[in-house]
Amino acid sequence: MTAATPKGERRRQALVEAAAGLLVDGGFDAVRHRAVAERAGLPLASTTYYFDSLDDLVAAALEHHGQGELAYGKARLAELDVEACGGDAFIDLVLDLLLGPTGGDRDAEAVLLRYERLVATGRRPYLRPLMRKLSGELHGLLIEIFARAGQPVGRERVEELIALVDGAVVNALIEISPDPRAAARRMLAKAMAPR
Amino acid sequence: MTAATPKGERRRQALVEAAAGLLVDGGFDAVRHRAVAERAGLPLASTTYYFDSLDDLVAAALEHHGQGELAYGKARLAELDVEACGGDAFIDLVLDLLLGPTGGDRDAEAVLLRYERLVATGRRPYLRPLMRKLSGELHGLLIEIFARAGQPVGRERVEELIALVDGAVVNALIEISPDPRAAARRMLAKAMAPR
DNA sequence: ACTAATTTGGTACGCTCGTGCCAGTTTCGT
DNA sequence: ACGAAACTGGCACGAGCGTACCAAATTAGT
Repeated sequence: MTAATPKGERRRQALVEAAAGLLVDGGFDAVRHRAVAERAGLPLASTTYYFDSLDDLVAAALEHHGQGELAYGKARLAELDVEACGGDAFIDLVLDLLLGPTGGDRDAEAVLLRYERLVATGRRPYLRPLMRKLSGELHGLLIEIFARAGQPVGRERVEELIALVDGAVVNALIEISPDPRAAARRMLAKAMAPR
Repeated sequence: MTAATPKGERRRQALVEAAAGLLVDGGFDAVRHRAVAERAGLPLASTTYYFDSLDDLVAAALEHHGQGELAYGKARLAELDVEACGGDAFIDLVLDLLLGPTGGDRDAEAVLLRYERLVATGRRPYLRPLMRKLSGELHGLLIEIFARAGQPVGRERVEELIALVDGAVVNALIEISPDPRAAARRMLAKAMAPR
């Protein structure tokens, strides 16, 4: 169900944002009708009025969150200083796009959702089209950034680098005190170093 | 609670195996007291008698499954034919260890658990020690296999290759009809090709 | 202004879940 | 053989869940 009135649209949006927040904080399992309603300060029934099912709500939340990430990426691309983006700075830029901007100690938590959603897609096929779209746009963005930074790469090479980062992250998650960003950083630096 | 009588030990084992089966078929969310009991052909209360909590049961199932994988890896190492393990055959061997032996079309399903558990560890810290142990042993096994095959590698290099495979897999999961093994195979072949 | 469509929000149903309980049975140690 | 320990299994509680329902309130279209 889509909203037909301005106020309804605002309410719907509030629900999506609440759901996206829950997604980030607690993962897919945390997105429940009641939790979303409470977080948005709306009654329970509003969640079933604006969304046909919980899956719909989850998908909307994921799309909202993904679009936010893409917007962040585009902003970084726009403000990219072609002169001062070599070496470490460039690696950090790539990591910012792939893992989100660093938040200090709570990195592991912030990064988790990016991989939960990939894996969740395995058991929730209805998320696949959405994830493919978001993922494709992110890849494109990265290719643009590499090109702008004077290191043009092909689609295949970008996919390799992304795989390397993603693999480093999921393997870092099992450490006693995980620091996925550092692990990804190490591998990315090595892979991008001139041979 | 641990079993003290032979029959009790058998029952407990049956529960662990049932839980492991559910884990493989349906992921972490499928491991429920009632489902485990039914699959094992035992009453519900047996699950709470032998395991203090559901987390205990999940951990036991995961350990069981992981030990099975390691046993499979050791068997492959033992039967390794030093002569005929170059090129493609070797890559398939590595993939078998990392993703499990290929099962045809249902690869995506079979592979999924390997990554669900990595990501699940992010939100279930109690699994971390176990996952670290299993992961460490698998890494060691791979190093041995590389050495035996005449391509000695360091720990760092093995971790790079594993990250590459893992990243390729999680990114392949969002395809319309995922073939994570093929994606991993492509990247692994390229990374291991002589420069 | 007035009818119709939309939105609201309180409530309830039916289900699954983890877990506690406990009288009965089996098995073990001696 | 016999007391104790281990085990069995049926049951029920309380909580949380997705979702349906519907009278009341609001808003839109004319």
